[in-house]
Amino acid sequence: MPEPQGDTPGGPPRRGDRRPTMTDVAQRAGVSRALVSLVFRDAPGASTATRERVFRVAEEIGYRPDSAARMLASSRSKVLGVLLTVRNPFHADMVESIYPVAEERGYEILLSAASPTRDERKAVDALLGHRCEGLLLLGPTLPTSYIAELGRKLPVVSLGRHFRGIDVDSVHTAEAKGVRQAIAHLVELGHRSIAHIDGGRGPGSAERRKAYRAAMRKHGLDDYIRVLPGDQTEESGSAMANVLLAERSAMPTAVLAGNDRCALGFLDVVWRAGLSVPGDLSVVGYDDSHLAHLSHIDLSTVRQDPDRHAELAVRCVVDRLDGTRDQAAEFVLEPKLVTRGTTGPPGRSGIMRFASGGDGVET
Amino acid sequence: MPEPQGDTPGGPPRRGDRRPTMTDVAQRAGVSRALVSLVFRDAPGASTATRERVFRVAEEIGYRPDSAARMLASSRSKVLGVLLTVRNPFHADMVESIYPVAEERGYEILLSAASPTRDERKAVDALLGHRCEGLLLLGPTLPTSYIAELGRKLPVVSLGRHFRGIDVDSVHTAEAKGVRQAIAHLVELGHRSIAHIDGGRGPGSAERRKAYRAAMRKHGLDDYIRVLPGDQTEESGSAMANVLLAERSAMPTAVLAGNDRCALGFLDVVWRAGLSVPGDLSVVGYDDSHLAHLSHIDLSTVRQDPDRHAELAVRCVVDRLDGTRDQAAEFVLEPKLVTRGTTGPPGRSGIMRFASGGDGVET
DNA sequence: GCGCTCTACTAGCGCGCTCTAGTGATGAGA
DNA sequence: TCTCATCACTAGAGCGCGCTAGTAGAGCGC
Repeated sequence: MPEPQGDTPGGPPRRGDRRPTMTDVAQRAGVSRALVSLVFRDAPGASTATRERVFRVAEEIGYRPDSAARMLASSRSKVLGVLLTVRNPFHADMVESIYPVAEERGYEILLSAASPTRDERKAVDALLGHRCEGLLLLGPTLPTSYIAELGRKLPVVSLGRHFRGIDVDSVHTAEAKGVRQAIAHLVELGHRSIAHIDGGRGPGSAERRKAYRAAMRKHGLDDYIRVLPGDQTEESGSAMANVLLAERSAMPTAVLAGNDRCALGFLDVVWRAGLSVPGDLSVVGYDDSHLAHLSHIDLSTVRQDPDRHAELAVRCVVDRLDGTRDQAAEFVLEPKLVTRGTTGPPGRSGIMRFASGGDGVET
Repeated sequence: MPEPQGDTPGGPPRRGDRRPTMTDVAQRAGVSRALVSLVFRDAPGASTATRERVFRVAEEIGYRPDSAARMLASSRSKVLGVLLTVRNPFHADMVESIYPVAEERGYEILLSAASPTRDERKAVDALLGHRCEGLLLLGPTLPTSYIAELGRKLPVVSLGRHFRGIDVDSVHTAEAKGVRQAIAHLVELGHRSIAHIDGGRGPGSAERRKAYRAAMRKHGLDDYIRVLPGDQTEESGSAMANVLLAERSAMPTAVLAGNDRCALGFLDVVWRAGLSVPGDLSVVGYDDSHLAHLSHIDLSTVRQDPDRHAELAVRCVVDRLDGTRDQAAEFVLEPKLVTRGTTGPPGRSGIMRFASGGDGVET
């Protein structure tokens, strides 16, 4: 029984044995290959006794279905590709939520990371090469035309960014609502000069920027509208903080950052410059990624529910694959402002304190 | 369905055209399938003219080699699997470094994430199912026996954790050296009471713990040795900070955290309790993940070079696959202490200040 | 005996590709 | 003329599996 025949004719036991196949299981269990296939697909047509025997034998010889062969043989690969930015903590949260949902629906997940040295196209190419049936794009920054082209090939859902006029689903939060809540909160606390650090080409940025302007106008704060360029990274947050600090006189009392990462970078510089938050400056993020929860950061932010995003996104793609739906869907989730420790009433000493402290160096 | 060659043989829901195959390219280019295969594998035996024509046609019809079929047909899948913890910023750094190195060697990367709801075994299973030829395990917490078993099936390299006595390669830093540097730095600054927050079962933790004890003894600080339980998450950092704060009288003046994440959680609580860092308490992390660079954190930490880790790990696996080496290798990298803003001379007022400030609430 | 259904199983094609073993065609060397 | 080599290319056998179409046998009614 420890001698499966035919492996290495006349040779010694070989290092790194050939991976067992369905045929091996079938032979050893004394059934046909097709029967083993049935059992592993959990399809009807095998007796309970046989089923158990097959599983037992498979376990014994360490058989594991080969998903490459599976995909090849079946038209359905049952694989969904996920494009993410590996450093983005909100993406991390979503990936964690996606796995269980996909599994429940009977799909596997393939991850492909975009990074500064590996652009999103390349990452998507890898996914396509692996026969993904559908794609979940986490905050894609790809051009609309490219996304549209993808959408023609297979079901695609974009998380966090909506594409108008193309046949691609999207799941995102009502950016405008989140921004309105944040601005209303700040105004209520007494802020008037509220700046916004833009998210650049990042997902939702355009909507947030627009909503920021609208909300400010609604509160009669037209004169205080100020959009600072950024790109949803810590670096852009700290850069904009430096810009503001250099101005001294015109500093706003509150800042709505493009996302949590940006808010973190911003806070960094502000803290080190000796300003207190929220005493001198209130800061609001966007995402409620797990970083925002960290108590030494304790960031007020706009919550986007990753579980719900994942749930809907997977459902989007699966519905398309099942043919349940054949036109683009847009799911808009309700955002929710989470007020934590980085927002408070404006201190009247903000600029004063800063002016006396210089760049944090005593004179 | 009576349409064997048909467009839609009742298979998967199709959007647009059937995915083009090698046969389509061959027909359109007026050559054999085999020739197209040659061209795409960059194998010799095709004229430059034909080669160009094939590529042009492929481009035209949007052909993309199917890696499932490729893997199946070739014994070499040219795919390396990477196990990571999606929230770990140091893992993110390494993934970014792994992609280009693997590509250079002609390998694709498949990512599989472990998370609280998806354990490492499951993540590894997915990778194996996808025919990975080798595995890069980022800070695995799997039991040695399991890793050993994996190592018998395929080349495996463990990053950040070394397994003794089994046929598995590893790449990690000289933990002891990093710890010694950190302790020496703190001692030099004048600290005596230096505590260590343990990394639990995390990679390198045992070595760091041991090295911490040794280093303390070396400096004659036996009486100040103190290891606090932890697990390399922000949460454990903040929990231990609370433990220390509750003690008041016996608080150490410096803390060496199990990793950067732990240090961050720790700082959080300490800052919010009104202590100043490094005035009242110095903190050193471990990893030098990109979080440590953030200027508002500005964490003194022990640098582990992710690029170098990636380079060596990929080389490990590739060498094994090429048969260049057939016994376990261990690469030990030199760590380097990076002193930033969280370490400084011990303030003699640490406990006093805390005692007067209570829990951060004025009385 | 017939036809029918149901369960439990098997035969064998083909998914898209790689790769070995070829086939001509051309040219050099004897 | 006949090798022998080299080049550019092709035929066709699988890789491990899914899946359709089938079979064998039992049961059941007439």
